[in-house]
Amino acid sequence: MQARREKLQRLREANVDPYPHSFTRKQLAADILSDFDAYEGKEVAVAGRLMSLRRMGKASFAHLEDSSGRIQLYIRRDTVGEQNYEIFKLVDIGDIVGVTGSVLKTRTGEITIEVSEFRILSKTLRPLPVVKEKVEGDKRLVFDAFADKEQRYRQRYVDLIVNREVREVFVKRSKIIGSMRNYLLSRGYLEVETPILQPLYGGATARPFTTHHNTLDMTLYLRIANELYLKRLIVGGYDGVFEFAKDFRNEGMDRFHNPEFTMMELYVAYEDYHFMMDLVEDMFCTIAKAVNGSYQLTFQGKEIDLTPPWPRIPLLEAIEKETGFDLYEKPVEELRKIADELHISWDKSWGQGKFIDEIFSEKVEPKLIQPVFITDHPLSLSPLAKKHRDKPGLVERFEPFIAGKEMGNAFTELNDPIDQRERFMAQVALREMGDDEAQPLDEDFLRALEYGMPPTTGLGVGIDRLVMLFTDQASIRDVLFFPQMRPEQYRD
RNA sequence: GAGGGUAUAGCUCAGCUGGUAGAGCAGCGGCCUUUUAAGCCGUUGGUCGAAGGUUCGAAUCCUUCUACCCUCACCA
Repeated sequence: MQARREKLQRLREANVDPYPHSFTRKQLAADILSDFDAYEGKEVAVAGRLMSLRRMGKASFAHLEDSSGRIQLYIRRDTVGEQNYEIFKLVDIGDIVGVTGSVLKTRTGEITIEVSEFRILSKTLRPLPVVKEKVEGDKRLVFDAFADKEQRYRQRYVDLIVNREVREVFVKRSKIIGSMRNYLLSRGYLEVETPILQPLYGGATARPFTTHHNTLDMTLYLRIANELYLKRLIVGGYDGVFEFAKDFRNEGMDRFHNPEFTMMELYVAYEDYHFMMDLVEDMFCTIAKAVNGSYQLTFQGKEIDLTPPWPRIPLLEAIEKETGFDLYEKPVEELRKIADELHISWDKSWGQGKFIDEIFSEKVEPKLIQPVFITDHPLSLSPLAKKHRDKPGLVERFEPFIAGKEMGNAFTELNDPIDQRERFMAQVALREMGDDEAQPLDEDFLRALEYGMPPTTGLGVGIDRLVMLFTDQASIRDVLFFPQMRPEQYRD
């Protein structure tokens, strides 16, 4: 760093502005690389960061990387002038430069810009981890990669500069969200925004973050979901509303959980969960085509095929198929015995729903590698879902599973205000028994339902997990630019 | 929240059973006008995550702490 400050000083002494205000670039690296014939011998102007430097006495090679890719530069003293070549010697890997020059191919066949003019656009003061790479055929071998996860997450900017694949993951993330948004907009649904700071949290079972508003002198919660607000909008008369929502849950963190995460929620009036299953299937396939160009994908070594139709299996059937036990309407005492037989440890406080949920996630979930809709969950686990039209004790709900992971959650929405009030009361009772994740009663939401909500189906999709799936990333931290970390002791 | 692992130069790592720290790359100084993980010669650089302890002596053994990673628990 000391050396770089000195170079900065020397640049200033040579009357070179190390931080000029702009540079007019005319091409991206990829433009030139992909159409050499058109550019050969022509003058081009590109700008980007120097990622490698091979200096010889009177000529140098370097690689310049911009958002599109990496192109080689050839700087000759005779072309650039002695004075400029001296200035070029003050350049470091990591510096951002703009160059003009003409396009040629070197002896070894690499497309290269022979630089006639170069300008330092931003002098770096910190050394970049130098990552060397070697291209062998279409394989890219990387040496001494910047790989320390802690540093990569804490200094994501460095990670992004140096690790191209990381940049690509986030480009894909944007494409996934973009194609989902297009899909929903093209079907005529309205993208909306609802409060993040809520006086009452609801729409999911989770512990919230709590904050305080000074002027109103009241407690506010960061939303754990936006479900109840979106349904109010359906009451208000919109046929379909959706929101890409940052939600916040004050719970443990691991490779599938970050305290803030993104969920897309969608509500469509006059439809039920069968409609929503069709939509999910079609939407996921549309995204897969748009982003990966294929219904097939590999996730952590597993081959996954999204080609529709996806099987739709009632949850209890899935359990029965896997374990041989039919759990429907079984009393708790019997469920305890079954759990024992399946070697699942349980707690006295567990009700029917909890047993079913546990047995499912223990015995069935890990096997759901190929896409499947698991449907018709126990009522006690789904306080906002409408009762099943034929199966008492169950609700009309489904969860799409891919690669052993739940990718979303949807139901035919409960629009009977009296039933909804009863469900809330049951939650309140749980709460009083010490379940701090049970949902609080939302009087205004009930009032909205009392004004009448059309039959409606709703969906929530965990966007981060979806991105993990499509980009083959094992950890949620690898699909978030800035995953939550403990503060570092900043030393320099 | 519980268990396990990791922490050595800017980056990637080595350092055996305790003897006072090393390599490659980067940096710095030279040589080199088609190189590409450029090469050659020379060279700088580390309170070995932090604090304490055992010892004549600790990067190495012990304790505590901190951060990160993995697994489990809770959850999406």
